[in-house]
Amino acid sequence: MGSENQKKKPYFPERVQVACSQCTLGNLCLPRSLDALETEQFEHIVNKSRPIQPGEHIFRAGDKFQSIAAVRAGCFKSYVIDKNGEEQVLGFYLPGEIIGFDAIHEKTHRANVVALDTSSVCGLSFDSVTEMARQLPQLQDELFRVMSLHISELEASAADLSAEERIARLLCSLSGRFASRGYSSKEFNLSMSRRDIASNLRLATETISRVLARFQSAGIIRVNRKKVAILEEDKLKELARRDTC
Amino acid sequence: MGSENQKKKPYFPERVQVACSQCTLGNLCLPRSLDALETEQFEHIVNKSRPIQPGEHIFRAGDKFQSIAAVRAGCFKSYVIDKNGEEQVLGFYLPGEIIGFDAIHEKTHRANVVALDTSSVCGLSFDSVTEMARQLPQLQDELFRVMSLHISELEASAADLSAEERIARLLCSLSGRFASRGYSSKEFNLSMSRRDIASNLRLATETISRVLARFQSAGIIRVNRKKVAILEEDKLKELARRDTC
DNA sequence: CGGCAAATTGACTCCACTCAAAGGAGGTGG
DNA sequence: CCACCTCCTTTGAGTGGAGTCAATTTGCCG
Repeated sequence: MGSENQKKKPYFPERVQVACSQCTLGNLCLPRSLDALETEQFEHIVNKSRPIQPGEHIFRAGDKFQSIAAVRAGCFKSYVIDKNGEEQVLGFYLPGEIIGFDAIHEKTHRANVVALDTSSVCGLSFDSVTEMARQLPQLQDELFRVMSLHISELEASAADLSAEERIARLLCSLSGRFASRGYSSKEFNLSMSRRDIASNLRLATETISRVLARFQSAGIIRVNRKKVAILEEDKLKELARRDTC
Repeated sequence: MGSENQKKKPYFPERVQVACSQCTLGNLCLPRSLDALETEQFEHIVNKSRPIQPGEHIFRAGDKFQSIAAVRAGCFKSYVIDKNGEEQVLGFYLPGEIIGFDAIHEKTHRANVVALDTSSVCGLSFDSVTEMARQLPQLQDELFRVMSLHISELEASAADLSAEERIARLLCSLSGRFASRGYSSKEFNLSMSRRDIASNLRLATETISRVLARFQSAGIIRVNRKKVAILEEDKLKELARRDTC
């Protein structure tokens, strides 16, 4: 966090136009259900950021809400600082996922959002997006869809689960999200620290270590530092599922 | 739950038109930022339900998603059943609050929603709402605003809190919501059972009893069965606040 | 009045936390 | 290139807050 403490400045400084039609995320991101013509229209409101270094923030709690951001590459976490000065990790964001929906109602960002890897995002003026959504029903639908998904996921994460269930779920979630982004679902990198995972899952850092070690000695995963390999997907899913039915 | 197990039927059977302009919830509900003319337009897509008895469901997990519902009177809870057959209470809804946002993305209700008191709702075809939202920017804004608020609240409830903090928060939340609906913020009814509260807060039923008793003997609240009086609002807020800042 | 579910209270248990310490990994500067 | 520092992670030992189990009380409704 130290390297970029100097300033809260409005982001997306470069206004680089971006071709969504060329983007590998096409079918994961907001314009996924737009046709070629509509996509071109959409591109006019998208600003690609310069590369963002690990530890660099794209939103700060208290910032005026103007834009949402679509992750283009890398990984972000969002977090708040509670009254005890403790960091609370709210979530992790992978390419194609949209950041900032929690800021709409107060017109102010409540969360800090920081890159965990070298990353880039597409900035979208929320006013422009909503205006365009009035012209493009598909885009409006997609916005509601993504927000609804976000609500569902938060509801699901509110469940009362054991440490093992929580961690298994996170691994399954990441695995699935990597898969739909064309990466391996079996072997991937945990961009976030144990501490971040712990905070996000409301567990202690030590518990993350211990449970990962337990999963490993049970032959379910192989884990070394940030590298994780899922060896027994079925068993992991079994541990994860206290699903709703 | 027993009395109405007979059928999953599409709801809002009566198609009673409703005058939002006359509704006491006017400034809490979806049409809050519409002008007189727009409100009249909006009324055409609203269907008022007949009275709903305690224990009666308005949505069931698995139901096709067609409508969202605005609580008109009473109180609802939403819940899912997990793999162990345990009920997980996701949230409580008071008049003016909107139910069903978690169902949009899958076009299917994931949660069951049941009345806790004698209640009524306004049914809103989601297609009609979104279509109208394209004509009425204020309505579109309001939809995004309410969904965003919902996301924020879920994020906040994900925090890692003690039993006392959780319960204090729920009491504060209810108190505030009653206040903005014109009811007393100092004295109100818990429509939901201890069991529901426990499930929603991820605590044991016994813990709810114990903590409420502790709050009472500390002079912070007076509680008798379903009636709660907040005696020391400041102390309660103090207990509740491990706020984000 | 009687039967039943909800709520309360008490005793004991356990999972995850805290405290503490020891290994790594990576970065920096001499 | 190595020594050093710092942060992250892992492992161990003991504690505590909330859960579980069990029994009792209360309120509700026929």
